[in-house]
Order: sequence, then C-alpha cells, then structure tokens
Amino acid sequence: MHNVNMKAEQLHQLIWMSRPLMQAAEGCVENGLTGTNLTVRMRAVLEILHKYGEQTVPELAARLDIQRQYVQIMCNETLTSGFIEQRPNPRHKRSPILTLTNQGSALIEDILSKEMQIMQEMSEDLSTEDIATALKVILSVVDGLQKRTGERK
Amino acid sequence: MHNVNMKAEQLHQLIWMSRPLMQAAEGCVENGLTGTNLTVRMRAVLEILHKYGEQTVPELAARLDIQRQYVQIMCNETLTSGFIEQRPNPRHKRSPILTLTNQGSALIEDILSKEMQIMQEMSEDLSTEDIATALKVILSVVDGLQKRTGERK
DNA sequence: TCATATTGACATTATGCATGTCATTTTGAC
DNA sequence: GTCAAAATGACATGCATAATGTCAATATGA
Repeated sequence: MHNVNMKAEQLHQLIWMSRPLMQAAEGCVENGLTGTNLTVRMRAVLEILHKYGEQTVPELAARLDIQRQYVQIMCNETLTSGFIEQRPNPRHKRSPILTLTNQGSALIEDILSKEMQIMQEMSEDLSTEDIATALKVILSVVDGLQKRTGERK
Repeated sequence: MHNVNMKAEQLHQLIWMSRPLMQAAEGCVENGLTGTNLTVRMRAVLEILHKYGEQTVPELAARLDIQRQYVQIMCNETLTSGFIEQRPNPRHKRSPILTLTNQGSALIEDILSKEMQIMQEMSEDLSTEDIATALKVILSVVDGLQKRTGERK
C-alpha cells in the first residue's frame, strides 16, 4: 500500500526529469557545435542523411516527425551552407534528392563521434544492466502515457 | 570493447527518448486539464503554490527556473481566473504574496490526485527496483551532461 | 541618507514549430 | 491517354513559450 505510493512518486519524479534531461542533452549538443557554422537544426538534417542515406525533404520530414514546410526551411539553410547538395530525383522532378557533400559528411561524422565519446564517458559510471533497465522503464512509461492520452494525430 | 559501445549506444537511445517522454507527459497533463478552465501554465503556478506554499512572483520564478517577467504574466492570468489571490506582504509592499483560493486549492488537489492515479496505474507494470534504477540512471545522466556543457548559470 | 537592488508592468524579440494557401508537377485510376 | 487527386516547393501567417530590455516605484543595506 505504502509501497504503491512510493512507486508512483518515484515514477512521477522520473517523468518530470525529462525536461531537464532534454535541456541538458540539447545544451550539450549545442556546445559541441561551436565553431562548426552548424545550427542544431542543420545538425539534425545532417544526422538523418548520414543515418538513413540521401532522401527528399518530405521523407526527412516524416523521419523527424515535423511538418514538411518547416523541414524545407531547415534543408534550405543547410543547402546554403554547403553541407548538403541537391541531386536530380528520377522519381520526381520537383523534389530533388538531398545528399551530404564531402564536407558535410566529414563534419557530421566528426560531430557524432565526439558525441558518442561523451556517451562512453558517461556510461562508465553505470552498469550495463542499469542502463538497459532504465531504457526499458522509459520506453514503457512513454507507451503508457501515450495510451492514456488523446492519441496524437 | 564491444560492450563499451553497446552501453554508449543504449545511453544515447535513452537520452533521446527524453523528448518523446516530455511530449507524452505534457500531452497527458493537458489532457487532464480539459474542462477545468486551467491552462498548463496556470496549472504550474497552482502546483508550486500547493507544493511549497504561498509565495511571491519572484520566488515562483526561481522555483520554476523561468524569467520573472514571464512568471508574472502566468500569475496575472491565474489571478484573473480566481484560482489564486493576493495577500499583503509584510516584507515587501509592492510584491504581494500569492496564495491559493479555496477553489484553486480544491482544483489542484483534484488534478494532482488524478495524475497520481495514472502514475500508480503505470507503475503496476514495473518493479520497485527497476523504477528506482531508472531514476538513478537519469539523475546521473543529467548530471553528467550538465557537467560537460557550458554550465547553465 | 543614499546608492543599489527588487519588483511589477510593459514592450520587443527569438525560437520552434503548426497551419493555410498557391502554383506546379506527378501519379494513379480509368 | 486523360483527368482528378496527391505531392511538392514556396511563401505567408499564427502561436506558444519563453528571453531580454526598460522604466518607475519601492525596498534594502551600508
């Protein structure tokens, strides 16, 4: 009985750490971007292209779960900066395929590897099992919260 | 060696669940507010007053870690709605103490108890130890990330 | 007492999107 | 092949959630 409330309260605390966690994560990413001429949004574009390969703006938007119109803006910025370029799309003349330039490719790889190094450093303080457990709990909580809400979209 | 990368990758995945987690949590809170004439910001004001007792706008701002000027707006809205009221502040004539009205007090208690019930339901799927472990990991990660960033003031 | 800090109020700006519209393709069903 | 429907880029507008700047009134502390 008392145990039930303990669990609920700890879960509550866990859930509301999500904001500080996100802010800390984003701050850290932003920090790693200084001196690169990249913005956080441009980095996001490069990351997806690096992870999933070249693709069009609408595909990127679906992947990022952001409105197409906004992703268009992000991509246009990134194009201007020269980290990505357009390739003709055989499947759609108005919608070119976006692809990393050599410069963009090298940059995002460098950034991601530095970020991964931070992950490794931080994971030294934690056991493999604890990390796995935490991830499992978080996934379960996200699922539970979404189910109990007016289902997005 | 391979283990190191596994840990880092799981940690990475965990960290970037923070955004969906936050969105799910906020969506759920918003959902619970329908029919109450409360906005999310007003709910935040009520919650702090309920948790930490009556206080001034600047105190609230510090607690919420939001700029004083914005919290002022949130509080003025909440005042208009009648869920909180001003009390003379013996320590500062220009800065009244904000306190919950009976109506506001009843409302926030109802909301918080319904939210806690959701926590209890969700915690049924998880063990006490797993929740505790997850919380520990998250706190550690937030700490680690903040340390590795241009330290937020 | 008097320089400095605090506070409420108001104005402006920024960020990160969502939403709406339009003209131009592109696609798919017939 | 035709034609309605869908996809796409471009552009405009709106909106929530703040940060930032300023001012005048008031408080505070040395």
